[in-house]
Amino acid sequence: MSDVRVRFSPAPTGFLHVGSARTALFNWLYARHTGGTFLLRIEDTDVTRSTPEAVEQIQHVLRWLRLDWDGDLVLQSHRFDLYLAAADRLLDEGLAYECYCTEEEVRARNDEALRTGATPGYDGRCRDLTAAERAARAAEGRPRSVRFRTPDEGESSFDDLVRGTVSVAWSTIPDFVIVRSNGTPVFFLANAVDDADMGITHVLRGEDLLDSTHRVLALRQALGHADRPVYAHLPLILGPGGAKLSKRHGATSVEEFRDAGYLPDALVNYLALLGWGPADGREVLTRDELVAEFDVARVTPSAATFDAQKLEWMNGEHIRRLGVADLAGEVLPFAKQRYGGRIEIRRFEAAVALAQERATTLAQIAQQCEFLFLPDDEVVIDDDARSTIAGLDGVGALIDAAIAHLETCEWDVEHIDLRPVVTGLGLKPRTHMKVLYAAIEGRTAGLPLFESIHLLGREAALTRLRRARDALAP
RNA sequence: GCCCCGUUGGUGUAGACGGCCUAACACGCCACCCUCUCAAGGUGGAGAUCACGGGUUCGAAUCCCGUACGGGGUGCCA
Repeated sequence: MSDVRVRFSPAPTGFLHVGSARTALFNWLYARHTGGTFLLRIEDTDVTRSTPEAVEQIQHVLRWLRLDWDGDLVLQSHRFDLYLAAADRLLDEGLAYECYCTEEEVRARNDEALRTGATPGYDGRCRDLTAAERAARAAEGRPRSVRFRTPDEGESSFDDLVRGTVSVAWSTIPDFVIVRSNGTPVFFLANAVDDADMGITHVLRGEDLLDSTHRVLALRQALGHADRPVYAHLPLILGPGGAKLSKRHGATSVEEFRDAGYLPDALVNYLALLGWGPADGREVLTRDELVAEFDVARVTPSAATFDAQKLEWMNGEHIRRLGVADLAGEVLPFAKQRYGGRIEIRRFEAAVALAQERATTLAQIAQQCEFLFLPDDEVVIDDDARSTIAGLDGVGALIDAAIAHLETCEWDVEHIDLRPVVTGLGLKPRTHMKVLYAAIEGRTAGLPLFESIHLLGREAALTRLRRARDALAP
């Protein structure tokens, strides 16, 4: 047990992006590696964007990824009093001030500054209002927000575990709002208060928050906390081409990967490799191995491109490492979705075992096994198969010979072997076996044929061959 | 515009002390082998003047400066 305390603190405003998942993962890995504590805090200070569905969603996804958090979920929306009290203290001490500018006014002046080439940001109009001036504005019915007074000179700096010392001149950071005019606290305030209150020792988060760290740290200090957590800003995950990873690149939310048939361990493994890697260069790692190897000091500072192909490969690796029974259990929901009622579990597991060595996703396994659970008259030979078969000779004779063979052979895989039948007709298995695949499985490629026929049973196999005979070589 | 961060092959990483880097591993790609299909697996190959330009040094992917490019921020979003 160590005193490391980290937290994952997403805003519940939509689906959990893989980038957020990676942040959650690194925090979890760090906590588990050090024997520390991993907390989950929902940053729902923006009441207009946060939804309870998203809060649920986040927890579901984290559970599915098996990133278990310690203690109760912390909802910032339940802790507004704490933040508002902190804002009042800052106000009392003159470290923050009441601002009576409306959002529109601020934006208009900001746009103007941008246009004339002046420094944008809040211009400090309400910075030094007297009590009388404030009262007058309040009497006018103007909205009141609270701004934090940032230093006018000097610089802010902190040591980042992945980027070293990061500094910036205070003159580039204008006074910022910590309490909105609707009375709700803003991220910076809530974040500073909670990290202190929850005893957070290390903050691992996305690089997009790098600049905000100066503000959070200044607030924290103003609130009377002399110590600071250690920060580590994780590189961003980009889409192909270096653009932001978005829907146009395919899946971006964890749920989408789950539904596409990815294993949580594979996704976790892949995500861990984005911005980090174990010292020995191994890539396919179990959860325990990741925990054992993880080290924030080895996190890369540069952004990583999300590579869907590598994830797919990784998923295949994890599929192959699973026991057949476990794998079948994972595939079952996908199979049920397609052909739920007809599944025979013994045959299903046998089929999964055949698919295991060639699959990359669970959905793909379910699809490859489907032909075994289809009524014989619903097996459709796809167009692709038809066109390749159309270019072959001796199709009719081949199917006839296969039928003749299967009518009488002993019913085990060794005797079901149809290679002698194909070669006996002077045909090549390499090309003509596809005909038989199509007849049995509906396509030219799929689970190994002889095992498949064995699992299917003699009658069904013969029926399918006869139907194919009519369909392909009338 | 301003501020911050980044930059090793198509992609992810390795490359602590500068010399063992004529740059390694993995994904992807190509070829071959294996093979009842498709895969998986095996072997081999192509692909990087380590963004560029200056320094420092006997020696730099590794240190310093500049430039370019990319990303992030600049919000009463987080």
